[in-house]
Amino acid sequence: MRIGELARRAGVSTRALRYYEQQGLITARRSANGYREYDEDDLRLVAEIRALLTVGFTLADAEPFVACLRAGNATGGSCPESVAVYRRKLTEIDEEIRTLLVRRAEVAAQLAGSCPGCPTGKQGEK
Amino acid sequence: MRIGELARRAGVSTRALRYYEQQGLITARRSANGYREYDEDDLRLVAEIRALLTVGFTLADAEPFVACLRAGNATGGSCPESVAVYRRKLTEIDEEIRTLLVRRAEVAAQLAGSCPGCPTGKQGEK
DNA sequence: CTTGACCTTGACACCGGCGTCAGGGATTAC
DNA sequence: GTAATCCCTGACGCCGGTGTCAAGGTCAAG
Repeated sequence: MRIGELARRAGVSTRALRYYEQQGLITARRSANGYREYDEDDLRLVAEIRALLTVGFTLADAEPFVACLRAGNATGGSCPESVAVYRRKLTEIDEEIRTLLVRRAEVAAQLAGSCPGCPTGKQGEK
Repeated sequence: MRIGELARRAGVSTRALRYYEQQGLITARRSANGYREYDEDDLRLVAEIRALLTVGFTLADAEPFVACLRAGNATGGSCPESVAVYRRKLTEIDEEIRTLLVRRAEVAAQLAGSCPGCPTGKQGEK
């Protein structure tokens, strides 16, 4: 399939696909007229990339997962490099959460000081 | 005082001070030679801006606080506009925390699937 | 032959808060 | 005089993942 079809099926823009290629995450055969040609495996790779991006991974983070899939593994997370990224991302996320919790407490304290009686509870907190 | 002294005392770069001015947060008198001149009140404003930036506010978020101080209030958070920003930031932070918690769970689940037995607990969690 | 839908590469725009360099002028000390 | 240290404005760079426009080539249908 060509880039337009892959884009539609993967739910991304053609711009994004070219960018992934430029970043070395996907490659494309070229037909005689210079058009990029993709197969079902490429769709799989793009789906993996999208899934990772939506949970906050960067394209660089996604690289081991793509390589893992290309190596024939059932999932992109099956390789030790991918597992290492998972763990790093977990610690990064935890760090961000801690930072936000501290900030939240600071802002809530400031609000309480400036506006006694103002509610400062988290939404959805019982 | 001139910009270099204010920068040193406030712990920011001169570039940052010019940027705050460009964004309309602070203003400066000009001496005959065109140099910016600041006073102690300006130092106070910059301190307020820095405090807000470090808890994740943008310069736009900081604007009501600066205005509040300039209006003669004891703290930048004493005005209703500032309180509104406090509350908005609290909901934004809460939203970010929720997003991160969801992501964390997703990543942890993926890791658990790819690497049975791998620890996925939050650091510092008992 | 022409229209239209597809494809190509290249490059600027965005967001935020600056860092940093270029190319000057001002002031003070020696 | 001149060196050192300050100041000025203007403008590009950064980061990440695109959106979007420019200016063209390709191909099938009518």
